[in-house]
Amino acid sequence: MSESWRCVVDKLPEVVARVLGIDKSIVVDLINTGRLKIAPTPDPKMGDFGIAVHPLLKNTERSKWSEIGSLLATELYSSTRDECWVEKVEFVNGYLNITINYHGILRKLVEDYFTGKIFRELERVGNGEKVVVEHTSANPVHPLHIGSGRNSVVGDTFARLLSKLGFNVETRFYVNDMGRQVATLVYGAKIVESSGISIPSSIKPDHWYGAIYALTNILIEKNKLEKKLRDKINQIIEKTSSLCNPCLEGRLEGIPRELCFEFCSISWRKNYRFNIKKIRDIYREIKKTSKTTQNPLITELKNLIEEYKAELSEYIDFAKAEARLAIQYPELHSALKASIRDYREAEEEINKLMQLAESGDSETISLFRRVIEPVLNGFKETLSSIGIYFNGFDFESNPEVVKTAHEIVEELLKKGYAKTIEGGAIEVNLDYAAEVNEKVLKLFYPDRAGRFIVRRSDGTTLYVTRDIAYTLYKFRELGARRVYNVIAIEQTREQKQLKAVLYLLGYEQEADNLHHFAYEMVHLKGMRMSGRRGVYYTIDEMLVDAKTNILKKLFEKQSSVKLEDSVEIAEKLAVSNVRAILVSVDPSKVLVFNPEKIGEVEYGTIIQYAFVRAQGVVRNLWGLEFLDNPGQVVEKALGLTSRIVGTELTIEEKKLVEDIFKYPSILRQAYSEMSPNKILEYALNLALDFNKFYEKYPVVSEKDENKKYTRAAITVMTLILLSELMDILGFPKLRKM
RNA sequence: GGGCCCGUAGCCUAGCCAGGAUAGGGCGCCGGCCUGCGGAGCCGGAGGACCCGGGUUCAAAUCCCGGCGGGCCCGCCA
Repeated sequence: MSESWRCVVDKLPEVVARVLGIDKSIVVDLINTGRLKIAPTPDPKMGDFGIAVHPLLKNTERSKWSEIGSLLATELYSSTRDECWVEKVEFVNGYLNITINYHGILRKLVEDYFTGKIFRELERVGNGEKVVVEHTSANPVHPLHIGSGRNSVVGDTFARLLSKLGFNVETRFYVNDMGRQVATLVYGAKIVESSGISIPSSIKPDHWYGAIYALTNILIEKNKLEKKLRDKINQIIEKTSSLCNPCLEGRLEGIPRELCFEFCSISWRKNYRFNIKKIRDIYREIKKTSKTTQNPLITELKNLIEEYKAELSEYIDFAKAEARLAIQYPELHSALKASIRDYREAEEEINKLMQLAESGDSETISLFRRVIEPVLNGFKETLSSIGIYFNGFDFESNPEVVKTAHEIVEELLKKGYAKTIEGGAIEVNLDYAAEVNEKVLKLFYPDRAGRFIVRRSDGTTLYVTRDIAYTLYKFRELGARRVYNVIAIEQTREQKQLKAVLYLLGYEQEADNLHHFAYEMVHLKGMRMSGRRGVYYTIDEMLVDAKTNILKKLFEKQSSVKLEDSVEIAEKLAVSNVRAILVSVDPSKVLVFNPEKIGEVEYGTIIQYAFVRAQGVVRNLWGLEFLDNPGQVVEKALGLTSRIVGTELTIEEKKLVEDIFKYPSILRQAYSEMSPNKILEYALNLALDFNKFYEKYPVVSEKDENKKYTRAAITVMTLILLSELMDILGFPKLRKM
C-alpha cells in the first residue's frame, strides 16, 4: 500500500500544477514540508487513503471546491491508474480519496513473501553487525520479580528483533557480585551455614536466598530503628519534661493548661514504664495548639514527634515482613535472629566483606561467588521457562574489569577532568567538562551535568566506574559495534555519566554507539514491592497464576483437547501471556499490573489461537503440518501465484493484505524507536483481523477456485508472519489448543 | 530548589516526534450467532471534558506557553 502512496505522491505535483496553473515546485515544497498530507481514510468505504488538499484550496471560495476538486480527481486518476495500482479517485470535502486495486498489491506480496525476498531484505538492516544487548542484570539477592521480568522480556524481545533484522546479537547478564546488597546476603548466608542449616531440596534456591537476604536486612534495619526510636522517645521525654514547669507557671505563651498537664504527666512518670500511647495523645493536642500558636518550642516538639511516627511506621513495616517470613522460614528466622543482635556489629561485618571483595581478596570473592551461584541458577531456571537465554554472564568482580576501572580513574585525573576532593575521594567534574566538550553538554542539557565520585577515599571504585570499564569490555573484548543497555529509567543519570566519560576519554564512537534502553517501573496494584523487605511478586508465581487460570478455563469449556495435553498447552499459553503482558506497554510508561486480573489479559492466547487456526486451514487444504515443515507449505503456496487473478477482495481480506504489507515497516519502526510493544500490538491486530476473515470466508470448502486460492495465499502469509512474530516475541508455538 | 517522563471511556492501551475526516484496540458490561477450515471465536450495543486554561493554524489528542495530578533522578548506594 505504501508503494502505491509513494507512487501517487510522485505524480501529484505535476497534476496539481497543471489543473491549478501553479508552479510544480510549490506543490513539491508543500509535500516535503508536510503541509500536504496523506493518510488512511477513516472508513474503507471512502477509499483506502486520502490526501488532504486544503492548503491548495485555501484561496479558493468554498463553493468552487467541488468543481476544482473533481477535476483534480479525474486528472490524478488518469495519470496514476496504470502505474500506482489506483482503482478510483474521488474528491470529498477537501480530500482526494484514493481506492487501491488490491489485486495488484496482493500479487506482489505473494511473490515477495513466498520467495522470502521480504525476509532477506529485512536481514540486510543489520547486515551482520555485532550488537551487544545487556539486559536483566538483576542483583542476585532475591528471585526475579515482575519488575526484573519486564527488563528481561523487553530486552529479550528486542534482542530477538535485532536478530531477525540480521544483526549478530550477543546477550549479556551483568552480575553484581560486589555491592552492599550482595555483601548483606553473604553475611546472612554465613550465619545460616554456620548454624548447620542447608537448603531444603524442595525450595528453589533464589527464593531461599531471597528469604535469607530479606531476613538479614530486616533484622538489621529493625535493630537500627529500635535504637533510633528509643533515642527519639528519650528526646521527647526530655523536651516535654523541660516544658512542664515553665508551662505550669504560665511562662509559655499560647499553650493551654491541658497540654501542660500532659507534659508534666510524662515528666513525672518517666522513671516508670513509659506509655507509648501517651505520645499519640500529646501529638493530637499539639497539632491543635500549633494551629493557633507560633511558639517555636511547640513546632520543635511537633517535628520531633512526626519523625518518631515516621520511624515507627517504617519499623512496623519491617516487623510485619519479619513475621511473615518467620512463619514461612522458621529455621532461617531463628538462626538469623540469634546472631544478629546489634546492627553496628552486623554492618561492620558487611563493610569488611565489601572491602575484601573490592580489594580483590580471592577467598572473599569465591565466597561471594559460591553464595550467588545457586541464586543465578534459580534465575536461569526461571528465564529458561520463558524462553530467555544468555550468551554470557559477566561478573562485576572480574579483576580485569576492576583493573580497567582504576586505569580510567588515572586517565581522568591525567586529563584534568577529575581531581581529589576533601577527604581523599576522586570526583569527576562534568560541569567543567560540559564547558569544553559539546557532546557532554548536549547529553545533559537543559540539566546541569553535575559532579560524581569515581573512587572512594579508601581507594575502592564505585558502580559507575566499573560500569565504564565494563562498557569498554563490551566494545573491545566482545567486539560490539553497538551496545544496548536495557536498564531501568531511574538509572538514566548514571548511564549519561558513563557515556560522558567515554566522550572525555576519547571513545567518541563507542559513546555514540552506546544506547540506554530505558524502561519504566512496574507497579503492583495493592502491593508495595520491596526486595529489602522480601515483598515481591515473582515471575515464578506469575507463571503459576497464569497457568492455573488457563487450566481452569480449559476445563470449564470442556475442550476436545486431551487431558494430558492440556497442562502443556496451559504452560505454553501462560508463557505467551506473561511475556505479552510484560512487553505490552510502551517502555517509557509505568506498567501497572493487577495479579488478580491475570486471567483477563490474554494477548498471547489470542495470537496463539489465530496461529493454530491458520495451521488448521493448511492442514485441511494440503495435509501439511506447518510446524514440521514450513518450507513445504511455503513451496505449495508459491505455486498459487499464477492462480491469483481477477476476484474482488472483501473488506476483511483487504484489511489483512494491508496488515501483511505493513510487516517490514513495523519491524523497522520497533527497532529504530526501541519499542518492542509495537511488535506485540501488530501481532495482536494481525491475529484479530485474521479471526474476522476466518470466521467469514471459507477456504478449503470454497467452490470458486480464484477465491479459494486467493484466500489460501492470504492465510499462508498470515501464518508465516504470525510464526515470525512469535519468534520475536519469544512465544512457544502451539499446534493445537 | 533544579531536571526528565507520563496523564486518552469503569480498567488497560494505540495514535503525539513528522497537526487533517467519525480518536483505533483489548478487558469488563448488555444483546445476538455453533452440523464447524475447532466458538479460547464472530456480529451488534452502551460507555469519551483525549488532565485543565490560553495561544498558533483553514484544521489541535498531536505543536507552543502556563497550570494541575502522578512517577523518576539530583549519594564516597547499586
